[in-house]
Amino acid sequence: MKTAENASRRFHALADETRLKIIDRLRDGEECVCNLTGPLGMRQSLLSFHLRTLKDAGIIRDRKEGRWVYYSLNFDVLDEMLTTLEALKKPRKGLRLIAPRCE
Amino acid sequence: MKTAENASRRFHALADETRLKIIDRLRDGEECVCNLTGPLGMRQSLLSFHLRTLKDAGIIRDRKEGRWVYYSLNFDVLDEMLTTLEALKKPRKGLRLIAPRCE
DNA sequence: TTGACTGATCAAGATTGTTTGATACATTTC
DNA sequence: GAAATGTATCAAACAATCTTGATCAGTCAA
Repeated sequence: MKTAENASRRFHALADETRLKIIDRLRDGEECVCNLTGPLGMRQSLLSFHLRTLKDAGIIRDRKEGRWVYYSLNFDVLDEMLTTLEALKKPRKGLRLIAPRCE
Repeated sequence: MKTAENASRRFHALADETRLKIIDRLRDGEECVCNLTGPLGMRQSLLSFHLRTLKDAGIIRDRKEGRWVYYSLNFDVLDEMLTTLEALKKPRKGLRLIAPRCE
């Protein structure tokens, strides 16, 4: 199941407080790495590691400008995750009212 | 941030292919553990471990009946996760059109 | 060209998560 | 009661992920 692999990688990217805080910072728009280390109070190499994790999952994009790098949310992927999550709630075939019994 | 801790634990529960497959099996309604080991092709103790992970995150509930245990999705928590995911897309304050410059 | 600065990468260690097999516990059946 | 069954838990092995500090590559300005 290729889909499950993709989905689990995306959810894994959100399964970390540090990365959720990074995303929270990006909600207002794109942000330079240099403007993230301070507010998030973390070392540059650690921030870089988490940004890469989010980028590999497709949740954020990067844009290089001179010696700075700006990161921003990828709304398309966030929307796809919403769709995935919605799908988990819907029955696969017909709705089954009674669970199969063990004997 | 208590919310971030909670959210990351929930996303972590979905950050695993095996657990996504378990959830997929529960989409049609509650299911007995004994009806999961076979289709998922996994050892009982491993299944039990993953069910616990999902239950600790609040994503599934269990119901004991005799010597069987039935698991089912907790739609309330899935809805809360949808809300969390939606929130990540919305700006925190006012929309900022231009990213802060580094100098 | 040199020096300063931004950000990525790497290796090593620390932490956390997953898998396995064995065992324990509760419930049912005989 | 004893045996059988369904499920949870435990310890140990293994695997993946996170954190740290050091170093490297690219860019800019003097």
